[in-house]
Amino acid sequence: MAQPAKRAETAKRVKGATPGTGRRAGLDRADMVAKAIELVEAEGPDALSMRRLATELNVATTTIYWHVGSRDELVTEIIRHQSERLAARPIKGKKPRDRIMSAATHIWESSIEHRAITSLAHQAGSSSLLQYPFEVVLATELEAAGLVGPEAALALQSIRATVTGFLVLALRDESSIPRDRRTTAVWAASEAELDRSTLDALATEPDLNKLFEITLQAVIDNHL
Amino acid sequence: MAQPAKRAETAKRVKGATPGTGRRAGLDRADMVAKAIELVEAEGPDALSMRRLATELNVATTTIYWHVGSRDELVTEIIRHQSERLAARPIKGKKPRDRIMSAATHIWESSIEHRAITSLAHQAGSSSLLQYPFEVVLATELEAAGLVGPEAALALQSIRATVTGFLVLALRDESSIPRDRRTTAVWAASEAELDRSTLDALATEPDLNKLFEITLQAVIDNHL
DNA sequence: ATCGGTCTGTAACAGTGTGCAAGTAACACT
DNA sequence: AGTGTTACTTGCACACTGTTACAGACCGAT
Repeated sequence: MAQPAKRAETAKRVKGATPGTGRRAGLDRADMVAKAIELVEAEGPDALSMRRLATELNVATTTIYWHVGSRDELVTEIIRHQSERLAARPIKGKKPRDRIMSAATHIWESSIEHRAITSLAHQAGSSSLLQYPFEVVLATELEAAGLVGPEAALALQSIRATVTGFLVLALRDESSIPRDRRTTAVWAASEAELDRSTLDALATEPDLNKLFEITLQAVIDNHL
Repeated sequence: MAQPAKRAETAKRVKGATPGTGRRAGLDRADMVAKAIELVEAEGPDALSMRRLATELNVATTTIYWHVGSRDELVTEIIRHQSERLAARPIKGKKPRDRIMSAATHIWESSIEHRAITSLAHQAGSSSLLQYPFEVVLATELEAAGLVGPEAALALQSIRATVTGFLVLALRDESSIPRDRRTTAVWAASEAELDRSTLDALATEPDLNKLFEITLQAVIDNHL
């Protein structure tokens, strides 16, 4: 037989202490996912390797495979788990315009808050899964603003792309990028024939939060 | 002594045929970069491994190291080389608004055209380097439109983020993402309380080109 | 003919995800 | 109490990654 894949839990066992004699690790698929999340949040997405996780769990690597199947499944599970955990934040504002903005900002803020897992999801190409619950809320607000069908979809996709862009810029690990290849550094070394003040401004780290707000508002207004 | 790092070219050699006796491969740093670009464009960024490139060049892996230093340097060189090669496309339009749009679209189109290298740059966190020449053009047009200093920088960064977002969505390799985790699939399986037509529209692959144009125009207008 | 810088190859280290076969412990049933 | 089945765990191995220490081979200059 292969793996359980579905949560087995055939036998009820206490997961805290080792159950029977001591051979069984007494660990659950859920335990692995939990530890994986812990690991990712503490040391970033790259720290998540099967061997590392196994060590952390005091278990052989293959045990993880038995429980979760593959690294890919593990990541998916992490994201699924995380997307459920995301606290449904209250939408602020009365006017549709403000409520949409609020819903969109939730994606941004939550993604930054759990930056490690967001990066992980992005790497795995599963950000859709992670952001889905937020997008449902967003879609609801869009419909409340009078947008339905293709119009609502267009607006949502437009917002999605914009948010994604800002997230990529905000979450990329600057510390892992050589100094001379960072955006500001590239502009600082620029010899382009532009106004001095423009060059200086471009060589300065932008305030992404402010920029996000300005840009997103324009994108949203474009659809209302 | 370590590596040359700087293009040595101490002795002038014909790089086509093996020069001396036959021991020397007669390969240049430039040859490695060229082959690497070829490889990346043909089989995607993940196909670029040092061993693979070495095989492709009929050379031992260490030879590559001697010439280019490290994988990271190789990637940087690829990007630098590519960013120079990028044909300076003519800006279309007479009105500043149109010319800015044209400049921004160049980034988009060129990135898609060389999607593999764009992805590579993105993975390595060096997209700044790659897009810099385009951004110079963009900045010039922004100044021509009357934006200078922080205002120009703000506009450029706003546009940069938007373009980045669309690029990420456009370039992520859908074929490597399991069907059930793709955006459209997630929405297709949705049970959210939304209008049927909205759900259907969200389950359909969006026309990113069109969406890009609409969104970017709004972002640009926001700064004029 | 020897010296030294320029290149190239062999072998190895440490790390990754993953598959296979074997083993042990716990349970169910006779 | 003994036996068989299932649930889990493990060690080993494979194929891959980037990178490096070391040992040479080649070549031009002295």
